[in-house]
Amino acid sequence: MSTEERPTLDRDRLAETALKLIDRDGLAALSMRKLGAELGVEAMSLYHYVKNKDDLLDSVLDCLYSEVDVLPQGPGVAWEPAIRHGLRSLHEVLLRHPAAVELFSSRPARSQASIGKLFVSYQSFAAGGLEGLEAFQAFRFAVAYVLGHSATELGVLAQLKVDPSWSSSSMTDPALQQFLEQSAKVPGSEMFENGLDLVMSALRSAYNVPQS
Amino acid sequence: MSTEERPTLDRDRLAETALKLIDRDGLAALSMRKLGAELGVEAMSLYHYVKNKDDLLDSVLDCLYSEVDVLPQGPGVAWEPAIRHGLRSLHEVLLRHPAAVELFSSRPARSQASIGKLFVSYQSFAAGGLEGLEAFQAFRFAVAYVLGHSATELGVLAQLKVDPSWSSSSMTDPALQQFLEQSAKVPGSEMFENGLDLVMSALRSAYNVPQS
DNA sequence: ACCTGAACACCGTTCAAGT
DNA sequence: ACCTGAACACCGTTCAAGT
Repeated sequence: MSTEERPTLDRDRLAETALKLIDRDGLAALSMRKLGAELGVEAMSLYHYVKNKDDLLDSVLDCLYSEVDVLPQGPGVAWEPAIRHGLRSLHEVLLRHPAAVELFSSRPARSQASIGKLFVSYQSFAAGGLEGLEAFQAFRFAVAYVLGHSATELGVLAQLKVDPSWSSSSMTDPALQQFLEQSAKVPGSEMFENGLDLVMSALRSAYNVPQS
Repeated sequence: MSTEERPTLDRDRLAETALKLIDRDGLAALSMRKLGAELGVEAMSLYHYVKNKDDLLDSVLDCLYSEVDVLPQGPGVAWEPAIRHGLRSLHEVLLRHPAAVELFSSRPARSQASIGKLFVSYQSFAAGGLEGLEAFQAFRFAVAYVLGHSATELGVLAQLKVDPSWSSSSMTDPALQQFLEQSAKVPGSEMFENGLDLVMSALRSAYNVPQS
């Protein structure tokens, strides 16, 4: 009751609130009903702003894209720092929102804003002297690295540990122990920067691109 | 009725059948009830073989790991071909099962078999002359590439297209058109191989590793 | 040991109805 | 135009009961 400030709904407000709930409780826990409750409205009202739940998730993805900061090409903007800046920003967004990797990995960009942002960041690669397909391959390689690195940080290679109940001889191998320890105590962002260096050097040497 | 061949259930059979349903109808469409029906049993019976749905998905992940073919290190096995073999196999599994990227990206390996497979493939990197943290970083970089590349193939960069309703001047930019066309008509596996070459050359030059 | 049925607290989505 | 309530066909999971 009373003056619950509810500054009129729109697609963006749904998206932001949904993302907030996803960050807090996980992607699987998001429901139209809970989102409605959070917005002080019945679930069915949401269908005025969003076609269905799938469309809602697309809007959340747009929200994530909008958080990525890319430097548009222009005079005084060197291509390599611009690329690094955009990739770092993407990495930060992916880590800030644990469900983001899942969303990026399963849904293509659909809105003008999101596709526009992809294009702007692609242009940094073209500015490096690469043309056409080469620029696209380089772009794709770089995005793949960031997405995949973030995925290993959150999934596959995260918190590996042997279950005490196994204890077959091969599982007490000291080399295995070392492998597991490394996966546990990774220096996080340092590893990301190392990989970023590898990406940039691979691009430079493969495509004969100027040093900066 | 009649002799419905139902060769007794176990965790693996649940996992395989669940994966079959996921491949056919998508991850979101999998339910305990449908899986039960597919196995000729009520949903509640499944809880004898699996702790809950989350545990079921872990078992599906194990199923995916088991499809990845890695070459154990040994005499006569050169490190670079071994690495390429494992990464290609992972890529194939990810493409064969559209929901696999999502599963790998969101769940760590948990079983002895899956962690063992990760370890075996990690050992190829150690065999290249890298030690300790360097080997782990190289391994992680390579896995990140494959996972990320597959994700872009299925998500983010897949089927980008401008919606006719936009048509703001910036969206008819011929450079944007080219960008979108490239994302559409990628030569698929060729792009993967190019990226794999980039990964290997980055590793060789960063870690001063022998040519083969 | 393995399976079932009923039950509980949830889902997404439609539709006719309210203001 | 925006919101609601009831309804439908689903969910995951527990539990007591069957064989």
